[in-house]
Amino acid sequence: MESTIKDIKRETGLALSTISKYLNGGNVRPENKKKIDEAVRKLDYHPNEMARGLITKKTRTIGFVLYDISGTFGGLLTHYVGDLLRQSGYGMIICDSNNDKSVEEQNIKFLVEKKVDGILVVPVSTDDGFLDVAKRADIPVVTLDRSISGAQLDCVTIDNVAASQSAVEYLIERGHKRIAAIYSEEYTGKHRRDGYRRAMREAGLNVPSEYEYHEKIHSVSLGYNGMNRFLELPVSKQPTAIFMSNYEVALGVVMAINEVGIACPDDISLISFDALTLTLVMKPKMTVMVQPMETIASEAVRILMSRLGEGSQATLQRVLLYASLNEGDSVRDLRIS
Amino acid sequence: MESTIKDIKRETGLALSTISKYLNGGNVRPENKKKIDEAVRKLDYHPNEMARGLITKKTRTIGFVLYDISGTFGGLLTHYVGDLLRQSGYGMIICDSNNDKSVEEQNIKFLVEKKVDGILVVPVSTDDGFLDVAKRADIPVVTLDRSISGAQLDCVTIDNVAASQSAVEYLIERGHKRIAAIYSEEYTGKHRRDGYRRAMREAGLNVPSEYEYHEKIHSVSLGYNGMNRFLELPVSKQPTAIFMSNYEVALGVVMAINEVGIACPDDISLISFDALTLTLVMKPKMTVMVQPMETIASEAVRILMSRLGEGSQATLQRVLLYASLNEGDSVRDLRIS
DNA sequence: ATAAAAAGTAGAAACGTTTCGTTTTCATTT
DNA sequence: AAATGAAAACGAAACGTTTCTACTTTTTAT
Repeated sequence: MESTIKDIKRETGLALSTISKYLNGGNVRPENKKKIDEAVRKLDYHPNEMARGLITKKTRTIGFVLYDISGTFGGLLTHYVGDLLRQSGYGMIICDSNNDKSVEEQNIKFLVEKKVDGILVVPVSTDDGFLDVAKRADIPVVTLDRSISGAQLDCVTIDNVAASQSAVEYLIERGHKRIAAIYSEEYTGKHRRDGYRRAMREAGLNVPSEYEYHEKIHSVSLGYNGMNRFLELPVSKQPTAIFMSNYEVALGVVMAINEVGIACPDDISLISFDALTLTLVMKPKMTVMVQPMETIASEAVRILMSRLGEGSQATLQRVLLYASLNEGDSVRDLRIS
Repeated sequence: MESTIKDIKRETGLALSTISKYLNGGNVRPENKKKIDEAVRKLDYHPNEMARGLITKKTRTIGFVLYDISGTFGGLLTHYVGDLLRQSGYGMIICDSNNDKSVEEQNIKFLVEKKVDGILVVPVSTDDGFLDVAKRADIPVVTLDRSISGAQLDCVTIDNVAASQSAVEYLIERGHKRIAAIYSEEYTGKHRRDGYRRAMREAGLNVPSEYEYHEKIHSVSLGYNGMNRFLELPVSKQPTAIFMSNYEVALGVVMAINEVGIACPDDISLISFDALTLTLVMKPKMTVMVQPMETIASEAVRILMSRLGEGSQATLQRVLLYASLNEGDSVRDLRIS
């Protein structure tokens, strides 16, 4: 049915080993090169990955484990990563951890059993115990978007603290003093909170506990609930600006202010993370810290690929990227009025 | 390094074939059963999928091709499908078609080369030419969410026409006559438009062309643009209710009405498709037609699995599911006031 | 022109399973 | 106790590659 390398042998009269060598980039005599090329085309030959894998112990498949694929960030990241891997001839097996550490651990096990060549992971867990199975099987792992502190792991992250700090500084520069924050207790959420706090401290502004709202996980309702909480404060104490640590959170905040008829930026200023569909289409256009998603994906893939080659030098590779501010109209300049 | 079936042979003294037979569910003497079980546990043996696949010609991997994974619907569907497949021990290679027919065709080719056992596809294309490669390779294909008319293909869809028809009838029953619709030119968009039109026709209501707004693809801006278009109509002609064919579209519409300070449901009634995060959290709660996403996923996987077994009976399997109305507070009853 | 070196080719073994045809085992019947 | 038949075990071949070693041909240097 399917043509094999033996058919090429029959067609060309060459030895299996010669053909195999050429097909894997080796040198053969020009005449034989031509013969093989012709036979391959004629027979529409494609190497059988299973047979190849049986010997080389490579599956040409990468596992991608991420905390949640149904969110916007996860979906987009998957999109980029999948594209890049396919371009390199790699398949991607994707496993959604559903924000659950034990599911995450199972995912790794599954991928190890599937004998993937490498694993990309946006982790839920904060320590690297769940990766032991992969480590034992000698499968390279690269972490992206989130790193695991203390672990000897290649990773690609953005400087969340610096990014959120400069986002909040942007607010402060425009005269805001009562700035509240909504964030999650996840990796990115906490780091972005730290940046918020640092900016406030360095500006000599204090952060009353009512100005921080957080829940376990980034979600629309986190933003919605947080904003409503702020609105319950006495008017004189209400924040003039809100820093939100994620796209979904921003959606929730916008829903909440629209509901009570508060205008942005006239009554309240907003600054958020991740410029995705909604932040781009809404009016006023949201001012956001934009993560270089494509670069995050491509760097992670690049590092993983470098680990897949022979000379996988032992040096740890940690890439730190920077977010950039995309200015919209959602922040009011209080110095002017 | 990795233990093989030969190690089990050494450990138990049994023949390879006996061990293999038992491992694949065959019968062996109780004593041997025990011996093998013990050795498997002791050596932490896992069958090598490559070696197995080389003989059985099965990769235990399913390809999932979908029109767009970065959208909410695609993300959630991927989540469900991935889960179900993993539970059956199958890996999933996911390919995003990016709403592009030629990418879609390439995706199928890629998966065929990867020798997946089966393919699930939410197609972009409207004819099945792009599946020829898979057909030739004898790889079963199941379509979900969208079917391809005229094609001999297993599929799982919902009755979009009936669903949108009853959504619009719900509006009509509450006294609405000037009902506008926003939809895309994709499969689901067009079907939902048809249901809208049918409901209107059967109620004797006419649909002026200004009451239909459409763009190529479901998106937030489609909703945003559409709603703004309706708002440009002379007040006396403005619709009292809007039917939106998708979640993202609903988001855009809500942004647009919030911007100009129109209240829902007091000034305008809304009804949409797909109850996802935002529609659940916003106030008023949106009235939506809810698709049984999990069932769509599980039925598709079930059908595919049945095709993977030996006796793949030739009968076509087409499953038609129904959406149900999830009543919120976004529709005003005009008969009351 | 010749020897040495380099480049290319060939054949066979190996990878870890499943499967097939044959032989052995064991319980049942005569 | 021997014959029968079904159930279980066995051994070898096969799956489609790569890789290793040995061999042949070509190129280069003398």
